[in-house]
Amino acid sequence: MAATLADVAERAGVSTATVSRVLNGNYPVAASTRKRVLRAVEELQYVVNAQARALAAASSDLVGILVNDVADPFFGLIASGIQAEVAEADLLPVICNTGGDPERELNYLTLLQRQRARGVVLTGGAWDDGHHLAAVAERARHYIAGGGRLVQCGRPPLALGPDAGPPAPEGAGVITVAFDNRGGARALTAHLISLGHTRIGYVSGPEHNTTTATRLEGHRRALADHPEAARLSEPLVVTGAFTRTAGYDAVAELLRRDPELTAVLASNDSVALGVCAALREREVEIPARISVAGFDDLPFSRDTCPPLTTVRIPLTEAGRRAGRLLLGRDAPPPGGVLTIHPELVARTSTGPAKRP
Amino acid sequence: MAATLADVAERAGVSTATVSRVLNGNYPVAASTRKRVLRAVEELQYVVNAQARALAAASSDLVGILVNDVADPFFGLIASGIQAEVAEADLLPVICNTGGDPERELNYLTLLQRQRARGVVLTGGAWDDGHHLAAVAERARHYIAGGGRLVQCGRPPLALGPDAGPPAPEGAGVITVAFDNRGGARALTAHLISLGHTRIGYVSGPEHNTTTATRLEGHRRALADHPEAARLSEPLVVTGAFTRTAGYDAVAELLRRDPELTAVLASNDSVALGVCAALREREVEIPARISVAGFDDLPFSRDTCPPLTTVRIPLTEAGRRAGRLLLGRDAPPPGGVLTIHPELVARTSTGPAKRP
DNA sequence: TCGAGTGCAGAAAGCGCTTACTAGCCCCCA
DNA sequence: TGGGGGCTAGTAAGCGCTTTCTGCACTCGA
Repeated sequence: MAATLADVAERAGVSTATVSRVLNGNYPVAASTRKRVLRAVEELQYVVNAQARALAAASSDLVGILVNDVADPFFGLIASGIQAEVAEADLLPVICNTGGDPERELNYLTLLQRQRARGVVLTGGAWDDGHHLAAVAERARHYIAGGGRLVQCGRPPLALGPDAGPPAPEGAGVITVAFDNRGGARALTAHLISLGHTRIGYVSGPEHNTTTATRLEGHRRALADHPEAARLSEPLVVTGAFTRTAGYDAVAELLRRDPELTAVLASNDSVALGVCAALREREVEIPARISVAGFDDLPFSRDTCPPLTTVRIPLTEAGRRAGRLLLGRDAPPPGGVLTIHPELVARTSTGPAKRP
Repeated sequence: MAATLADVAERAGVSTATVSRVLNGNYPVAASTRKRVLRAVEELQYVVNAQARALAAASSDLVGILVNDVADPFFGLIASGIQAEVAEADLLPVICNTGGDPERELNYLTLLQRQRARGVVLTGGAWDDGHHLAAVAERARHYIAGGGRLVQCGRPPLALGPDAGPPAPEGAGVITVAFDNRGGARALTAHLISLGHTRIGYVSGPEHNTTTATRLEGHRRALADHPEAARLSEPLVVTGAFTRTAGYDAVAELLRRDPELTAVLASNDSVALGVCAALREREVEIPARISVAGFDDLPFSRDTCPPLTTVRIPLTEAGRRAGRLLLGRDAPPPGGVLTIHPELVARTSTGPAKRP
């Protein structure tokens, strides 16, 4: 159907080798020949077959990006950062929604390996149930052995396992751009405590998720510095998804456990939105009666009602870094891990605890 | 490096044809042979080379999705709808950011054609300067002639040109899932007018954009039904980008043109957010003094300050439809165009015009 | 008992490229 | 004047699969 190299060669009266060389410009070709070839290409509207090229040249123009959900700005921002870097190299980003499902994550990894994708970046918190990460490491090892590159963005370093062989030459292992969720959450909770809050509800994320775990850990560390707060707040940890609905639903439960609580921390801005909505519905004033805070500082968070106190992670920048690392434009960080430290952003959804 | 079919065949003591048949399951193979082959696959950790397969079978597992910006939820939602359908067919979505740049759009179209992508969906408003769409049509024709499928989502039908040949058999042309932006905008403006507003500012989108054009047109149609409003509001149309910043900046200009205006329509929810922010900064009460409305009803719009009156487009659903159409799961709509009608969502950012 | 089926498996011809390797040609210097 | 060398361009061998065609070994009905 479509024109092939041979068609072009015939029309230009040269061999396919010459056409290939003109197209790739990696070999001297006489100007007159080049011209004839280019004319033939034009006339036949020839479009090179990337698959054949990839097969012959043992290369690929594909880069995989695994996300939980493209519709979630958290992932959208990371993806756009990666995409920006990748596009400059004329590579095509394959963005796959795993929905947070480990099965699908592994499955996509295989699919991308089949495509011989030049690299893959795993974004967002990882499912961690004690087995899955080992399976990912296994696949990763195999993928890397085949010449692929693997970068993580927003999840903890991946242990390639005991038999990962000799120290990988030139950052050939898995490079990680990690988020200091622990530090961020700790700072946020500390901020609340410093405002006088001691009864702090915490709406945690989905189970078996590394982001959930590290954020909760940060929260608990901050509580540990203040025994009174720890005693009162520890029972106020509820679990949900990283969604608005989860936040909304959590409010009833939290209020049931402690009608006197003065602050609610959400593990995520979306969750915080749900918390605010539920509170508004009950005509609870924010932050006069209850302070609310989120995490991530998504773009909309400064325009919510009220503007959200949160922890900013420079997601697009993180994606960019991941992309650069993937392409080898940046030297791998020492230890293979680049940690990004979030920054507390205090807005008006938090305020001093009301003194009873 | 990586194991090949031949390696597996050798290890299993069969021919490559047999291995291929076991793997594809499209040809009877004796159970005992199958077992041996699968063992060899397992032992060698064989992963099929999709490029070689695609070359030999003249097929591809890639689907292209062109968006302005993945980080924008508008596109993220559409993309996730498409992705959901596409994933079910075990295809890989290549999501490309064009940034609204027509050059890049054409360039990505070529890149995807090189990959022999099974299909491509063009999302969001198109750049329309009188030339570009013809160029897109040209590429589209070529791409479709080569067996590709092209679907649009959120842009007007594409005229394939006069010489598009005989009526395409079985919806082989470009199928379009269009948004009735005109109707949506018209309903929104009519709503404002019914609330007594006559001095309505309008923050339009980027030039040469079909979405910008149709929304503005809808606005004007509604104004036309009310001469007084038309007279006062027509001078209050300003142009910007589809961004929060544009909305923010537009406020100063609008207030300069008419300090008495009582409503501002934004061409987009993000723009509306900027408008609200600027108004809040000036301590203008919304909607008591000025009503604000957006367009799209992005997820965050109900949690903004105040919750935004807007026009809902079921973006994910639209993406799904586009995906189904692309895969041929849904029959092509009559005329090749499926129009989605948005719905007015009245929230508290709009209210009656204050009577002077 | 024999020929026609039937069920499996292999041989080999590509798919559309890239890329050694080879070869012709002309120029220049010894 | 002859041969080494710099330019170009062609030949052909793959890259790792799929698939058509062929072939072998049985089974089975007549």
